[in-house]
Amino acid sequence: MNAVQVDGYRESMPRDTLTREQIVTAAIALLDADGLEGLNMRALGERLGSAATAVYWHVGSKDNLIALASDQVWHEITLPDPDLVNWRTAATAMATDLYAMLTRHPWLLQAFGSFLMSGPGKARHDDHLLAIYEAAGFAGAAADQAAATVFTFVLGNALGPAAAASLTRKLRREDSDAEQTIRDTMTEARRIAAQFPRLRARLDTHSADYSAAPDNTFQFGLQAVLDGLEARLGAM
Amino acid sequence: MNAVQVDGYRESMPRDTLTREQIVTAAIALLDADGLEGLNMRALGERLGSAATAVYWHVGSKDNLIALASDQVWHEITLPDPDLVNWRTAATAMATDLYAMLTRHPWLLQAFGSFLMSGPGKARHDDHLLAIYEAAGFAGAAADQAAATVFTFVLGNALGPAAAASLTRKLRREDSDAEQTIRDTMTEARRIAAQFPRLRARLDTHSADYSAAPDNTFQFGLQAVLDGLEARLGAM
DNA sequence: GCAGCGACTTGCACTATGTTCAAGTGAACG
DNA sequence: CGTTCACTTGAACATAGTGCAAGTCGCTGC
Repeated sequence: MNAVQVDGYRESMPRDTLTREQIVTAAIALLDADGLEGLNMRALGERLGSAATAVYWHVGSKDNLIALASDQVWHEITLPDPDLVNWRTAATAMATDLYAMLTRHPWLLQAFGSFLMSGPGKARHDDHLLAIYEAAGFAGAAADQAAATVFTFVLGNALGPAAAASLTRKLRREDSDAEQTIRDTMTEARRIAAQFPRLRARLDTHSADYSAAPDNTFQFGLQAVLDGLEARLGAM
Repeated sequence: MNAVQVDGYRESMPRDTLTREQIVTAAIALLDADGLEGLNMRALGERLGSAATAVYWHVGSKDNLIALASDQVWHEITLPDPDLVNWRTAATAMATDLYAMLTRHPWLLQAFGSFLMSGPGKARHDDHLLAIYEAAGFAGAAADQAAATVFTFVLGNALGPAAAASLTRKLRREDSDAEQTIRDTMTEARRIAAQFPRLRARLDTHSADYSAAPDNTFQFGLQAVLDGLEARLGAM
């Protein structure tokens, strides 16, 4: 930024220009805070201390900026040693880490629905995922299928929490009385659930919204999936 | 609609007003054709033969309309007999049907990321899903976890094809030369993949985009997941 | 040291789109 | 025949992505 807001006027500084990295970092921060629909170029420009349109010179378009941000966050995933004695340890670590990342950045799954992400960050992840399943003993196409099975399972699991987080942010942004709206929505959900026998039976046991889905459902499912894959491994 | 477009002029008819059902049906058609971002109220109004703003009286807002459409499509899923001798048959049927529905309506997963869908249509589905896993022998919370495991697996699997479909529609809408852009994107994806050993090894085997993910990956994964669950069933 | 060039920034303005609102319009009912 | 209520309409406003032409800054070659 070549100017800083100080008490309402701009003080000139030795010029240092925006960088793409800086912009992507700021975009991710805004996305985390306000969700995909909450990101707008004018707010981003303000955060960066420059005009909204300056960003365009560096990233071309908002869509491209989102693509860049969407790829960047894949670098947050740590890659476990693929040659552990127990491949399930590595597989579980990567799946859990991915789940956590997707929960940290709920907008990523929204972006995934709209843009195809295939940058270096995701490639780095995908490649290492394959390493783990190949080291486990899955050969050729079987490694792809095993990796895809766990990967898609994790994506699907993160969808619920991500949707809940996005909804919350959206309401807080648009709705003057977000808490009341959320309460109303949950009441309505319970009213609907009450009309179906098995859902009704669960109304008292656990609350009806996704954000309350207990974390152990993910771990339960993940271990079941890995069991199913391990059985196939024995048959190879 | 109270008027019909005939050769460019409007012919008045005995008044029949818009219905919410009509609007939702038209919205689903537009969403299927143009994707979530392609739906706009003016186009919807035009398709319905009325002013864009007439829709608001019936559905309140675009968000609400999307929520209505998002719930409606769940009714397309057929509910298999939960008391089949082999529970896996019913479970597989429902999962496969859901996968097909999500592929037919790629915008649904996008909407799922932005809005929480919990209408009667999804409740009907969820309730029946529980019926199947309870009939299979999963008791109490185990039925929820088993159902959620398969359900989220299917969601995650549909995400790839849905993203590809959305992207294609988006490009066709915005880009004058969509085919070229798609080709460029795939070339770029291959360039990136070439920098990672395991992805590079696969470059010639199968193409790098999601739409080409073979259908058998879904079936492979689904059966693996069901295997993992069945093993738990034996231990109950 | 200065002219010019290229890298970046800016404000303006255009466009598309969700939405509000006040005014209408038609059908049914008393 | 008039009132009412259910709907429809067109104009208008706000927001947000983005193209464009005109800057501004620093470096480079003369």
